[in-house]
Amino acid sequence: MTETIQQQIQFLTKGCVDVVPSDALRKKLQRSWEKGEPLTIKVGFDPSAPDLHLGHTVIIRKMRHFQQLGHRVVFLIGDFTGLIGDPTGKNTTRPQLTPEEIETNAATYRRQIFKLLDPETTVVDFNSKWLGRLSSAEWIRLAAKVTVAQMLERDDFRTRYEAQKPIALHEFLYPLAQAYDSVVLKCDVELGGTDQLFNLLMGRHLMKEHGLEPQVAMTLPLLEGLDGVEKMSKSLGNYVAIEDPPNEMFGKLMSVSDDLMWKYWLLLTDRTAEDIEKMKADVNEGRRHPMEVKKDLARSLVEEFHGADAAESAEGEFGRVFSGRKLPAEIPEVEITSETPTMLLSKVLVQAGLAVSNSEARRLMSQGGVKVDGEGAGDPKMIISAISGQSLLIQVGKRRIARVSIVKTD
RNA sequence: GCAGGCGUGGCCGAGCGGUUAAAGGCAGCAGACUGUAAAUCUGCCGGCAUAUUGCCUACGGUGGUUCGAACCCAUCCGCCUGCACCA
Repeated sequence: MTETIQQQIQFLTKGCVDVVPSDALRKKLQRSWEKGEPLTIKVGFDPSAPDLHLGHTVIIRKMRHFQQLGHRVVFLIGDFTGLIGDPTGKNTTRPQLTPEEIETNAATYRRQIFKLLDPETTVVDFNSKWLGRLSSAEWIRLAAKVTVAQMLERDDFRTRYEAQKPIALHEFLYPLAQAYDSVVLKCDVELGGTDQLFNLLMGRHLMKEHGLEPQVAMTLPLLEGLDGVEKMSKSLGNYVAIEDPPNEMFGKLMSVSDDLMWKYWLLLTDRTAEDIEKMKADVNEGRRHPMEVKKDLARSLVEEFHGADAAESAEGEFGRVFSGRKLPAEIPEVEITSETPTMLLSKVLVQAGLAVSNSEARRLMSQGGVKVDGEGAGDPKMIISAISGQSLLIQVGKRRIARVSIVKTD
C-alpha cells in the first residue's frame, strides 16, 4: 500500500519543480486512498487566449495524471481574474468579455483539452461565479489578510518595483482572487507553471486564514519554445499549437534543438524519467541517432493529437521533403495578375506571398534562396514572361513553395 | 503640485552634433555543411526604385537652434522615484 502511494507520488511529481510542502501530497493521497475520496485538483486558465499550445499541455498532462488516479480535476477558466490581466508587467486591465465570448472560448477550450483529458470527469468552471458576487466589503476583508510586504515577495512584483517599473494597485488583487478560488473550491492541489508559485502559495495562505487545510502547490517548468530561448508563447511565434496540422506539427518538433528535445520528452510525453535517461545515454554513446529519437518524439505527439495515420504520413512527408530534398506532396496553387507582358521575378514573389517586400525578394534571390521550376534564380533582375495560363513552380528556401500561375490583365 | 530620472529598430540594449538605417546580443531569414526545419560556419536582417555610391521613412509627439540632430533648446505626451498635499 505505501508502495503504491510511493509509486503514485513518483508518477505525479515527474517533471515537477516544486511540491510545497513536500510531505503533504503523500498525506493527502494516503487519506484519499483510505477514505475513498478523490482529491480536488485545480488549474486556472486565461479566458481570452483559448489557443492552446504544447506549453499548456505540460500542465494539462499533469492534470490527466491525477485524473488517471481517480481524482477530480477542475479546469477553471479565469474569466474574472482575466479582467485584472495577467500581472506580468503589461499592466492593462482587460475589457470584460461578453458572456457569448466566454462561452465561445470555453467551447474552444473544451474541444482542445478533451484531446488529453477525460470529458466525463473533468469539471469546467468559471471563477466569475463566486468572485463576481463578492461585495466591496468582502474584498476589503480579503485584502486585509495579506500585507504589502508579502505581496512584494512575489518575484515579478519585486523586480518591477526595484527596476522602477509600474505596478498597478489592482495587480495585487490577482493573486488574492486566484487564492480565493482555492478557498471556494477547497482544493487539495493546485498546479501551475513555476511563475505561478507565488499565487499558489497565496492560496495556501488564504485557505489557512479561512480555517481550511491548505492546498499543495505543485509547479511545472515553463517549456521553452522552438527557439530554445523564450518560453513557448503564441505572441513570440515559437509555439506548436495543439491544433497545428500534422505536417506542421511534425516539422516544428523536428526543429527543436537536440538539447531541448529531452525536456520535451520529459514534459510532453508519459515516458518515465528513467526511460528518457536511457534514451539520452544511448544517444550520447552513439547507439542511437538523435534525429531518430527526435522523430519518435514528433511522431508520438502528432499521433496523440491527430492519430496514428496522420503521424505516419507526416513522418513520411518530412523524410521526403527535408531528408530527400523532394517536393512536398501538396503544393499550394497561387494565382497572380500582370498587366505587362513581362514581370520581374521579385514582383512575382511578392504578389504570390512568397516574400513580404520587393527588397526581401531580391535579397532572397541574390542569396540563392529562390528556385523557379527547379532552376536557381540568383539574378535579382530576373524577368519572366507573363503568359496567361503559364504555371511556375517557385521555391523560396526549403519551406516556402507554390505553384504560381499568371493571369494577364489589360 | 515641486524636484529628479527615463522614453532608441520585433525584443533587450549602445550611441549623446556629422564617418548612424543607427554598435552588440536575442529572435527571424537565406546559404554552406549535415544527421533534421538539430549543431556549427557564412551572409542578410526599414521601405521604395529593373538597383553598387539614388530617394523616402525611422530613435515618444510637435516646434526650434545648426551647413548638419537620436544626440542641443522649448513644449507636449507617457512612465518611474522622492518629497509635499489630502486622508
